Amino acid sequence: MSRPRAKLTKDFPGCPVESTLCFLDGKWKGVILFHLLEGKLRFNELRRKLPSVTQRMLTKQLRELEEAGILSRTVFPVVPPRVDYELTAAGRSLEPVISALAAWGSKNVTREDGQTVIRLAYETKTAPPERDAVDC
Amino acid sequence: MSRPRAKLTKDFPGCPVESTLCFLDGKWKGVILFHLLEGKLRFNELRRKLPSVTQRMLTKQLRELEEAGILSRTVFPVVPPRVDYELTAAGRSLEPVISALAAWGSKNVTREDGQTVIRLAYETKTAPPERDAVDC
DNA sequence: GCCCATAGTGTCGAAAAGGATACCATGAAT
DNA sequence: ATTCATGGTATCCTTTTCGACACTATGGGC
Repeated sequence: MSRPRAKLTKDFPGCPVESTLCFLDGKWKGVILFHLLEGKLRFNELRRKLPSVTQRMLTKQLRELEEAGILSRTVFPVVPPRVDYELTAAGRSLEPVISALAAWGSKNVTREDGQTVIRLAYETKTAPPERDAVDC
Repeated sequence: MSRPRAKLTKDFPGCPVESTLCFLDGKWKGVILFHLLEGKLRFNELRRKLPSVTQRMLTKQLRELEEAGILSRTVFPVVPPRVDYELTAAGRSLEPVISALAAWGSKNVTREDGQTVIRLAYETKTAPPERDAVDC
């Protein structure tokens, strides 16, 4: 488009969906919250649950969640270091959201031929088994 | 949201939360689905609801959602062109997820000083009103 | 004196995502 | 003949994200 019309309407009414996604955004936040819903975890406990996340990344995601007020970080001044991560009240309030995400994923997502696809089990299909893929 | 969540499911076939986020990932997918839950929309109708999304981005997000099987794209061979976007059964099955996201966002997120923060209304706070910010 | 575990930090570079801008095709209305 | 609306593409460029890898501090046990 050649008309800079978008600039005129700079004001964008906040979408509550995006508002929430905003806090879940980041590569590992979903899984992190999923695990923390079951109770507090130390840094390396979490790490062992996410074998392919680099330490740097895990730290980064945790710091972002902490800054957002979703989890708390408790440092014990001992050696070797001990740091506990635990959901705050705000974090626990996300439980229905995480549950909804988990429920849909469990029911509808599967992996086929190296792709993540929607299972579409609920669809009364007659046509060939379409496998709508997404590149992840 | 964003980032090659691509490799994610490969690394974690088991996390249903990330599996779902995988499909919602992308800058505007949340809002798009939110609007489409209320019925089919033409390209420019959608665009008017998302004033700050560029046409290129909107097209891109829609194509990704289409490829994932979440929405359908119907082209009418008329002039000027008419293209309808509508949720598929798979897309409609996301309704509880979108609702959960929207509900949490409405209740807990607010904008202050240009930052998106968690309102924390449910927390019985005594301390100064901490505003945990996230840069989006 | 050396190694271990924990929980990090710092730097670099590749890759992906996102934004700005320009261009296209059609036919109807003016 | 020109303009308008629709629903796009094509480039180019900047920003953000992610991953690899190296490095750090501490105190206890051997």
